[in-house]
Parts: sequence; structure tokens; C-alpha cells
Amino acid sequence: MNAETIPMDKNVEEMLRSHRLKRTSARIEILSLLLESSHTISYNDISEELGDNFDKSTVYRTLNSFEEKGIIHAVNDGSGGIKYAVTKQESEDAHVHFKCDSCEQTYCLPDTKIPRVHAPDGFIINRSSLLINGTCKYCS
Amino acid sequence: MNAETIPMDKNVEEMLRSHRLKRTSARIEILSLLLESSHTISYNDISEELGDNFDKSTVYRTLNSFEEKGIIHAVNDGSGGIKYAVTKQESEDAHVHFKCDSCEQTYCLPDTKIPRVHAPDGFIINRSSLLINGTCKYCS
DNA sequence: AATATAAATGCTACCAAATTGCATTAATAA
DNA sequence: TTATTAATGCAATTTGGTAGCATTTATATT
Repeated sequence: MNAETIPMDKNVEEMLRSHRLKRTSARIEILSLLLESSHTISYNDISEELGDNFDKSTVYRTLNSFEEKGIIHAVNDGSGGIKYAVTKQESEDAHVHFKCDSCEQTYCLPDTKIPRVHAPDGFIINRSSLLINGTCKYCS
Repeated sequence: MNAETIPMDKNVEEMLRSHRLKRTSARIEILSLLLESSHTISYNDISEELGDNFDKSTVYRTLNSFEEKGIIHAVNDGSGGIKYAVTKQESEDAHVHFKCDSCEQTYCLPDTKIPRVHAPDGFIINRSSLLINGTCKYCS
């Protein structure tokens, strides 16, 4: 039984349980959206998709909890709002994000790792984030 | 006569003239601040430094004009606000920015260039920005 | 030096993203 | 089934930034 055969909702509920998050409908729906999406999504994407089912503060708090638990990670693509993507096992080490100038979507590139750089003496590197702008494969 | 011996204000006025920007006191003071600073600065930094001498909209518009002219460049360090630094000749090609987790300042590392990465098939790279988080040399 | 004109400024109001306090409601453990 | 703890909804607030418009200022021209 591989991941494809596990129904999404079971998958979602198991993810919540394993992180000791109560399985509320807001969390289930928001996490489902995140899991289905091929690109990073913002508060606005969620609220458009889910209508007025949930309050703004609920959505933001949900995203914050997911991030704290490491279920998702924040992506700052310079759009003025924070976007999020599910953190998959394979992409846990720092991967590149790609913002398409055409469709404005931002993608995780889990197989494209951020190269180590050499900082000047005295600067101690903890982590890094690399954002690439260009044209994505769906727009090129 | 090298750069060190040119008085700052002359330097500033010449920069404005050469970009066909009127030499107003707001621009002179804000550009001076930017030139003096060792790290990127935000609207808030400017308004703290300059007090209420200039209106918020003036400061923001000034920063936008400078950026359009290429005098400064914007840095998005995830702090929620945009920061700016003067674009020096040597750092015109994409350099790394470093945000210190301790003092919260963000520095240009003009000698640390962003490595080229290989994006998946179909993704066309235009430009990239690399932000490093860690401890700066003044805090380490 | 006086003036014309184009641009910059300062208001005020506004917008968007995100957060907070608090009363209510719902999920889970006992 | 109930007690407890956490999540939600609501309204208000904060923060970063923009926009329209009347007034002022810098600069080029006479």
C-alpha cells in the first residue's frame, strides 16, 4: 500500500493526529488544499477556495500552527504576502523556490538544493533561502 | 582625490544630479543616511533617524525613485518590511544578503555572489536572490 | 533677478496583510 | 457523559505601504 492508495482525508487526519493537532474541519480542509496544490498558496488562495467558511484569524492561526509543527514551511516570494507549502520528507533540506513572472505562482523545487556559499570572516551561517524568478515550465 | 576625500554632501548632490533627480532636502538627507549605513535600512529606520521632518509618503516615494534609478536596491529579508541599500558598482551583479538573527540587521555581502543553480527542465531562470540567516561578525 | 513649469511634498484617507483579546464552541480525554 | 483544553469567530487593531490632490519648491528660461 503506497501513498497513492491512501485516501487523502485519512492521510490528512493521520498527519494531524501525529502532530497532536485536533482534527477540526478548518484544519482538515486547509491541509487538504495544501496537499493538493502543486505550488505554494497564500491566505488569499485559501479564502478564495474555501469561501467564507472560516474566519481570517482561524486561517492564519491554522497556518501558523502547521508551520510550528513543521508540516508546512513559509515561502517569502516578495509578493507582499507569505505563501506556504507542505514540507515533504525529500525536501527537508533547504530547497530552492521558483517564482514565475508570468503566472505569478511560486513553486518548491525540492530537487534543487541551495548551494553552500562562503560568507566573509566572522559571519556564521545558519540557514539560507534562495528565490529564483523566471518563467515556469507551464508558461515557457 | 579619492572617494574618501569627497565630502559626503557633494557626493550625494552629484548622485542626484547624475540621475536627474531634483536635489530636495528629503532626498539629500535620505540618500546620505543610506550612504552612511553599513547595513540595509527600512522606512522605520529612516523615520527614526530623521524624526518627523518628512512625511511618510515622501520617504516611501523617495525610496521608490532611488530604486527606479538604480541608486539603491530593495532587500526582502522576511522581516515584513522592505529594506534598502545603496547599489555600489562592485555589487551590481547579484550578491548575497545576510540577516543576523541576533542584531536583526541585514547586510549586503557584495563579494559573495549568488551561485548559479540548475533548475528542472522547462524552468527559465531570470534572476535570483539569496538570503542567509545567521550571526553577523559584530555579534559573533 | 524674475518668472514659468514641472516635479516633489504634505496632508488625509485609504488598502492589504496579519495579529490580538475575548467570549463562545467544539474536540478529546477521563 | 462530563470536564478540560484547545480552536473558533468576531471585532478591533497594528503595520507597511499607496493614492489623490492642493500647495510648495527646484530648476530652466528669459
